[in-house]
This record gives sequence, structure tokens and C-alpha cells, in this order.
Amino acid sequence: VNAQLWLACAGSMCTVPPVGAAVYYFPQGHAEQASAAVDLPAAAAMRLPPFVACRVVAVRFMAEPLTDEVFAKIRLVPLRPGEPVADVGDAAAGGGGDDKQQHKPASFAKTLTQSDANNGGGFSVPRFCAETIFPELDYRAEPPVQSVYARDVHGVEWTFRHIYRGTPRRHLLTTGWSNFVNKKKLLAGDSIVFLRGENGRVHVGLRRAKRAFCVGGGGDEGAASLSGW
Amino acid sequence: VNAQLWLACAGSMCTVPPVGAAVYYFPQGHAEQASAAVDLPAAAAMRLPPFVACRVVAVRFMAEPLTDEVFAKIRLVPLRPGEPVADVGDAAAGGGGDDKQQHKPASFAKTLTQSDANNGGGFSVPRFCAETIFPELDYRAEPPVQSVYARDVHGVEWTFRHIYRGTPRRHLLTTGWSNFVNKKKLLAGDSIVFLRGENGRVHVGLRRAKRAFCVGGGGDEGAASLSGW
DNA sequence: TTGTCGGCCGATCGCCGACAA
DNA sequence: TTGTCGGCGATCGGCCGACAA
Repeated sequence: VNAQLWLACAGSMCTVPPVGAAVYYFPQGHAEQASAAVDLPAAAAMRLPPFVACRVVAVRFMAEPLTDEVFAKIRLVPLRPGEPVADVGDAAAGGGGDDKQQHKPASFAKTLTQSDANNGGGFSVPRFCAETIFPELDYRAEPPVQSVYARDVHGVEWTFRHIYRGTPRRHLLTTGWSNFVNKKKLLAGDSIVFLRGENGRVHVGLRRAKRAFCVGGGGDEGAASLSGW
Repeated sequence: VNAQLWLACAGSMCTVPPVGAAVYYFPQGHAEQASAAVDLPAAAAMRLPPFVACRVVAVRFMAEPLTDEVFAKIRLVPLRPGEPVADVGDAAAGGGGDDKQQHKPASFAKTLTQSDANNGGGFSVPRFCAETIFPELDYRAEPPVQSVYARDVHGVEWTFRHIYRGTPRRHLLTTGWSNFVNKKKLLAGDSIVFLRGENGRVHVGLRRAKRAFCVGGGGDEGAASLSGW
């Protein structure tokens, strides 16, 4: 999975420790977030420490195949008794400030409105997104139109018709958008992330809304997913 | 699952031994039909007998939730050494002839044509099926029309518009048929079974064609299913 | 600047009788 | 008797500008 798109989908509230960082592992918190209920025997729970000092030895950025939701697998090794609690390796350099980190690419997130998700297959593109993320439009044409090709977290390419029209003028995605909404099963309230990669390539990611629960309407099969950041 | 619909879906080529019947179990044949490849160690295979005399102690009629394909779970217990190889209980009564069996209900199976499966959402009902399985039509009306309600193996009810029209006149299912084909993912070559239950209630079952393999066209998810009798 | 609405046009769905096998 | 076809009317998807928040 493209690391930059992963970070944009996860959002700025989410930080992932680098390999070598010293962290604390909270078994209680981990158990509470597990999808299956973890029921530790009372005796074991009594002996369980509230947190464990660990070192990050591996990080893998991943995404759910069906829902596109992003998550990370972080491998931890407990610090040995007496081992100093300090970052090592790459993590030691940027102590707090992440200015040494690679350049952050331009990205834009928008929460889908009713019109974006339900109505006649169109998506209102905020001006900022159209001007900084999408390829430059030729405004001399009447109306200005182009095709935008965007890859999702799995590397699958989607095509959208990007047009600048209406009075007053505004940017819209028309042809291709409806298909994307249906295939990804997007609803109003979900968010979409556009990102301009290094070589100008456009990427598209999702951030699904937290819902009360997956209220299956029709008899269609669908994977319920409870996620949150 | 309704036992009569189950039998109609399985077809007349399929017989299921009753509880108490003495049967032979063929491990080799069972292994060859298993969905996962069964690879017995050579040593074990050498010692395995070609067949085992057993008694049927339980039979369960079942159907796949997604594909509606029917199958049976038959519980076998090996005969003890010296135990006579003969049917006991219910199975002993009808030695060969099944005339003691309960009355067989009227049923009809038809293989779907291209027109049934692909074209404008209609199904050509053979006259015999319309006259013996469906509720009696009021031919005084112009045109004669009624709604037919049919339950599938899971007990789900489907509604079809049954009309007698055209020149020459013929029986057709129109409204509701297209939806059924799509939901059940039926294709030309698959068969449909209509059955008239005891109280006149109509039941509908499926018999899917053996295909070369499930050639997934679109990006849609679908459960591949290899079945045969 | 952009969310929602009604209009409208074209594509598709699905019901129909005509024919022929 | 019934499988396939072309016709055609109703419905729906989806692109559009108008307007207002």
C-alpha cells in the first residue's frame, strides 16, 4: 500500500511510531478494541501489568480488501530488564519534531453530501481540490473538461470526467463517479481523499463514517465494518 | 427444508436411503467427491478397506444458503462384526418397492432457455406446468391474469405475474420473474422446479447446470460452486 | 463558493404480439 | 406448443443550469 495515501486516509489525528521507537503497550486498551470480545480469566487479569515498555521492530501499512479501510500491523518486542528506554535507529533522529520526515504530498479530504452520494451521479469538487490535486484544466475550452485517472489503495485505477461548468462556474466529477460510489458502497457522511503523488499521479482513498450499525436494507450481502480512529 | 421440494430439486436420479437401512460406505468415492483434495498417506491408504458395511442412523435434508443447491447429511455407524446385514425399522418395510412412501406431489422441472434467462424478463411456462402446478386461472378474464406466490427452499416467498396471452395463446411469467433470475443468479441452462404442495401452495426450487468453471465476468463477488449429482 | 433542486434527454427494462420451428 | 425476435412505452440514470445558503 502506498504509504502517503495510507497516511492521508488515516488522517492527521493518527500517528504511527517508526521502527526503533520505544513505546508502551497497553493490553487493556488492545483488548477493548479487539473485534472479538477478549475475556481474560480473573486470575490472569490480576497478574497482567497495566502497560509494557516495548520497542517497535516492524510496521506494515495495510488496507481491508473489501472496505478499503486502512490499518497498520506493528510488531513490538518487550524491552529487556535494565535496557534503557530510548529510541534507537531512525527513530532517534527526529526526537519529537518530524521535520526530517519525507515531504508531505498535497491531499484533500471531503465528506460526501447527500447530493454527492445519492443524486444524479455527480460530485461537487471544492475549488481547492480541483486546483491543487487534479491535473491542470485547459480553461480555454468551452466547457473546460478532462479525464482524471486516480488509483485507490489497492492500485486499481478509476476514471472520472472532470468538468468546469454551471452558473456560477464550479468543478464537478460526472461520468464515472456514480460507478465509483456504487462499487465502494459509499454513503453520505463517508469521506473521500484525493492525493497528488510525486509524479503528478492522482490517488483516491476512503474514510468511512462511524455508523450506529450496519443497517442492511435489501437482501444484499454486505460486510459490516465497525471502525474508528 | 421441505422434504418434497428437496426431492424434486435433487431429481429422480437421486435416492436417499431411509434411517435403518443397511448400506455400504465407499471411502474412496467419498474422498473423490470432497471439495478439498483428500490426500491419504500411502500407508493408511493401503490399510483402508474398499468399502464398509454401515447402518443409516440419521438423515438431514439441507440446502446451501447462497446457491439453494440441495444436499443431505447422512450419519452412518459401521455394523459390528457378526451383526446381520439387513434393514431394520422403517427401512425393513418397503424392501425395494417404495409404494408405502407418502404420496408424491405434482412437480415440474424446466431448463431455462436464453429467452427465459436473458431477454425482456419473461418466462415461458409450459402448458402442463401452468395447468397442474399453478392455481387455476380464470379464463373468462381478458386477458387471464393472476399472481402466483411460490416459496423457495428457505421458505422465502416470491411473487410472479402469471398471464395467458399472445397469438397463439401461451402461459407466461412476467413481472417478478426478472427479479428472481437476478437474485438467484440464474443463467440459461439452469433448471427451475415448480411443485404443488399438499394445501395447494406453490414451491419453487433450483437445479444449477454443471459449468466448465465459474468464469467471473465483472468485478462482482460471487461464490463459485461446483456441484453435481 | 457549493449544496440541492427540477428539467430533460437518452438508455435500459420489461411487456407485448408476430412468427416459425 | 413454445423459443426467439423486433417494437415500443414506461421507468430510471445521470447531465445540466438555476438558485440560494
